[in-house]
Amino acid sequence: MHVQAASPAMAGAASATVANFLELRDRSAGRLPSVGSLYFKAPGETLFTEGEEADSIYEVVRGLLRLYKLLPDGRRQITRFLAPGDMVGLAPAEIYAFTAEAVTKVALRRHKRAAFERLIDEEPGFARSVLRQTSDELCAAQEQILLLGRKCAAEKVASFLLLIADRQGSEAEEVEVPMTRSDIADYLGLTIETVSRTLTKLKQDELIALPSPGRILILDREQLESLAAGEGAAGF
Amino acid sequence: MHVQAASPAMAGAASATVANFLELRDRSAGRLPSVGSLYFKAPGETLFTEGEEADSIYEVVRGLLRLYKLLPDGRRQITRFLAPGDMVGLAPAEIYAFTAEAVTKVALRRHKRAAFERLIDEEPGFARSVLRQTSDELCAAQEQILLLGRKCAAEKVASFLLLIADRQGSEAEEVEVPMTRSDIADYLGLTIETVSRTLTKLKQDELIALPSPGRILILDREQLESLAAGEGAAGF
DNA sequence: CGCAAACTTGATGTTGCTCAAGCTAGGTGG
DNA sequence: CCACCTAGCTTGAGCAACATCAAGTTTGCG
Repeated sequence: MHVQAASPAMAGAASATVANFLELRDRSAGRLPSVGSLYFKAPGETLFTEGEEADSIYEVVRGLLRLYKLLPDGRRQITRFLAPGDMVGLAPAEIYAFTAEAVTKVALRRHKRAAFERLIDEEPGFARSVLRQTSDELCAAQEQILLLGRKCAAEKVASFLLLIADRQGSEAEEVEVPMTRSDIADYLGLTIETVSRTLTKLKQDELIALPSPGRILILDREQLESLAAGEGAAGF
Repeated sequence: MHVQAASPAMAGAASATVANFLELRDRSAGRLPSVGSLYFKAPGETLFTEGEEADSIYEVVRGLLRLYKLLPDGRRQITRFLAPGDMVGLAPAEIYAFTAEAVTKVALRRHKRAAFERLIDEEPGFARSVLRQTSDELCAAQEQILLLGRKCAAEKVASFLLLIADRQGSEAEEVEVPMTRSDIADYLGLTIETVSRTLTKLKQDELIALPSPGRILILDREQLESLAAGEGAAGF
């Protein structure tokens, strides 16, 4: 169960990765596990590009990935960050709808799409597990749509902080932020400057502390949550 | 194949609805088709509410539905409009993540979640079909995220017009707009006034014509597409 | 230690929002 | 059949939030 360990705090989500299922199947068939070996990407390196043929499925084992779409003039929108346990390319699409890049050094497992599709048909539980993961993604995307369409800058930043805080140790109020301000801005539909100013404001109001960029301390989680939920934007 | 007919222009998407699969299964088992009968909702009526227990799956047969999320102070974000052939509640979630309301008079088919889950396990092609639909939704959601985060008002409105135009007759340049300006605004992350002003601007520039609200004519599809894609925002 | 990339802060600008009228159209009742 | 009434739409004026432009400052790496 070495792969399972890579997925730290994925809530109640069935962390049934491709690797897990492959291993399971092979084991029950008396074969040696055929899970691919790890491979690595350095920060900034591209995994695949929007429009490319989608022939692989990736599984993040360590590090952080960003998925984004570009407009012709260079405007960028990050749709999602991928942490260990997450997967990309599940969609039975022929072409990637976004670009995937390493934010930090990343360890990955790559699976051929064909093997994946076979697994869907052969392993009864697998299709269900993939469906659940895709649905969870969809749900997160809808939350992101609400954020982008209707929340103000402070609410966006607060939501973001809680999101990555929850993804790390549950109650650890010290959050690691491996992504740059530019990444955060492009995720929240803001500019770098607005993100920076908003963080400064949250610091002044003593909702958070900023020991260093790349590290954020949540001081008043309650107020931050109320802000993120869109309750207490008064004063912002 | 009466259900199929309800789905007019769904591109290449496998329009494998629950009804279709139920009918197939029953037929092959020599039973009478057990697809539920149609039922109706008047404009403005609610199908289900965010937070409610998700025990049903709905299939739009006729009319238009809106799905939305609310913030505590009433800000609304419409995440999606559902047209004939579309389905809601596919996600294996216990609770609806949004509210569903009728925009126009709507004809629906409702299926018990339990029957649906059985179908996933029993009918081999069904899980795959559902997965594809969910993935398509996810892809659309990501497009919406790009729109909300990085497009200006004119680009948003242009994208919206093309989206609903493509959903109707492919090359019919007269588009029916059953939703109000308020719906459009809440879908695009704008206000009613901005939507109205932007439409007027597009009319003045002769990209569209507005015979009446509720009816829009696309005059210059090429320019509209370039605007929607984020190429020619110059002048807007 | 020096350099480049990332971050912060300030001054100014612009897009889209808010508030406030009018306008239009469709439905209802006289 | 027409007049009214209301919901929805359009238009205008002023404003606020966030973007842009422009320095400075910090940080981390070679």
